[in-house]
Amino acid sequence: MLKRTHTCGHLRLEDAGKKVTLAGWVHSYRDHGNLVFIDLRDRDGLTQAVFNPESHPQVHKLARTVRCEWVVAVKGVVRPRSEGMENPKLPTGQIEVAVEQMEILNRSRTPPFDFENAEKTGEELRLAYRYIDLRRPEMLRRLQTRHRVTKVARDYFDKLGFWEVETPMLAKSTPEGARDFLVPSRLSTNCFYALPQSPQLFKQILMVSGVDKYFQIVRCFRDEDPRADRQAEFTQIDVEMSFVDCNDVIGVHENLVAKIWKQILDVDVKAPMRRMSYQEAMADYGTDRPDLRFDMKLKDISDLAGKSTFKVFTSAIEKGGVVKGLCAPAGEKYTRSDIEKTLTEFVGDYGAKGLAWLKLKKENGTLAPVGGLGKFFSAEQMQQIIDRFEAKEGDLLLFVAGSETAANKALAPLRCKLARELKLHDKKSFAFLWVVDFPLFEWNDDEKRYDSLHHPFTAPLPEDLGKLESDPANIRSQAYDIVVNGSEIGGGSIRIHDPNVQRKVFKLLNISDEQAQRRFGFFLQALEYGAPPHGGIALGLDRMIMLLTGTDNIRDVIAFPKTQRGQCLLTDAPSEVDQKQLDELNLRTQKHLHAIEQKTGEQP
RNA sequence: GGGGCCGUAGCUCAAUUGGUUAGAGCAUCGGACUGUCGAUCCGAAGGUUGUGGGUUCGAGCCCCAUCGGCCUCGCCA
Repeated sequence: MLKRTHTCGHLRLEDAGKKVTLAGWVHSYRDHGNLVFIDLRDRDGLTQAVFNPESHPQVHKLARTVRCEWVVAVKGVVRPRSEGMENPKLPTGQIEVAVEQMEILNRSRTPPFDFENAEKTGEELRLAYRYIDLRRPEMLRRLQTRHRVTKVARDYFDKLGFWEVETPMLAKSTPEGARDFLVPSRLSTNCFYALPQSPQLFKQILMVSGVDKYFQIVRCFRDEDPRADRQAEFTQIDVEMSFVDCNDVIGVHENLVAKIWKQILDVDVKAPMRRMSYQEAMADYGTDRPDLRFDMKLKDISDLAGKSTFKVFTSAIEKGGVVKGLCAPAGEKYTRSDIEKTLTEFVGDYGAKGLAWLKLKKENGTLAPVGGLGKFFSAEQMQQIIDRFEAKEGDLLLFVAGSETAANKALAPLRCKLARELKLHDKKSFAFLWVVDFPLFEWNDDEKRYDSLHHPFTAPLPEDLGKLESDPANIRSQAYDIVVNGSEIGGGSIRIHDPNVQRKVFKLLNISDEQAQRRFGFFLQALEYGAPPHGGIALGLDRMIMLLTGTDNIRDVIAFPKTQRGQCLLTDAPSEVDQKQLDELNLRTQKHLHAIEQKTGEQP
């Protein structure tokens, strides 16, 4: 077998004259009857191989038989391409290999789709033939980026004295938050493991164990519906540190993120990064993960709207709601029907009942409303609105009335949509920030109790500790999220290490002592045996790679992803299993139960 | 669980608003060809229009159901 000496992206002009052997896939072939050209591809690049019928008739004959995606090795001499024959599109375009010997290592069936059209090809097909799809340079590049990022992270943590410790994949189910993936136990009948939603409790216990600085690049599982940026199975860079405060954790990780962006994209990220309180984020952007690549802040105009003659506004405010809005610069390009149909339907998806609007035109030197809401406000009120938004001619003002939560929920996505459509930001820029000072709890009106905003192990700010009994709604937590371009790429907190505080928090969350014992008893006990102050974070690796590779599809950055129904189209998982396997686990499928039902005529 | 978009040749798409034998480009196969690089030229083959019903003289097109993919709301401590 011909032994490879170089990769297909390696050779340059200075290699001319060398005898080399390349191996790879036939990317394309051009048969001129006389000369045959083959572009040979591997993960490194493309190199043109030339077959000459006069000098090497046998090899030339063989070359005419090969097809796309066959695997071949060629041996020959590197030579500069003659003048005018260079290909500036290829890094190897100055040279070619004049082939003297070729070996067909493997044939390929005709690929089910071609690389040229792959971007347009249905994802269903690409997933079914994932091995071919991944062969595309663009896809391999994403895998490589992923590798490089984890490598940077591992080196970085190692240098700082962190240890990578593995935690169990077969873990205890603690059904808080997301749905668990369950794994039946053979040895313990009627019992199940859960695949971890995160190694949260294990990493905290590692702090109790004195590991001091832990990290892990770890798979996590949540049995919820996937989305474009969400898979049931995903990867976290998971970290925990002892004897630290918020600033320590934030500092370590903003430097890591800056390092990653520098290494991968050669982008300089300013560290320390900007920080913003949760309160400010919600007020100005309506979300805890604002996209700061553009401004377009939300403004509360409840005070002015309450004095208007617009019933929707006044009645919303009477009910204790708000009127919030935003100013889309040069938004006049949206027609009345765009606004009243498309945009209104858009906010409707997020629960808004309507979308009020007005456009601004100059009349006699002053800005005046055109259409929409104009008639419901006095000139003076209108001027105040214009001032508040710092609106200019040609701008479009949009308003949502309702509870503050409802208004934010509709306006935050609207803000991003408008920015995208009005091209308010450069696609290649990045805006990083930390959102801090989250509330510890969130009132759950359906269940009439508090929920943790983060998770129940998050520590309150020391100065708010006193409010645990008196004023839980206004306790701020020592939690922090890192946000890039409106995408949350990580979050963490300083944890509760005092078992008494932990008990109080459980009580507020309406988790009884008995429930707490059953679910987290092992962990609460660990806190009793000398838990150090500690805190940590988890960075979403998949989302970071998405940002770094410029895709908005998480499946693009996962080698073998699943569809929206949780299926792997390559392997056809999940699938039925043998009866024997079920018997060993003492499990019955619905199919089996139906069979029993039919036999006995009874409900099993 | 809800809403939306989509499904026609191996791939990407057409099909004059329900009307003859469902077309094109690429890929495939055969042939030609002195340097191409998305080679070019000539020719051939390739279809249960996702599946199942229905309406109609007639359905790729209309209706119902169903399967699958994507986007999204809910959900994701």
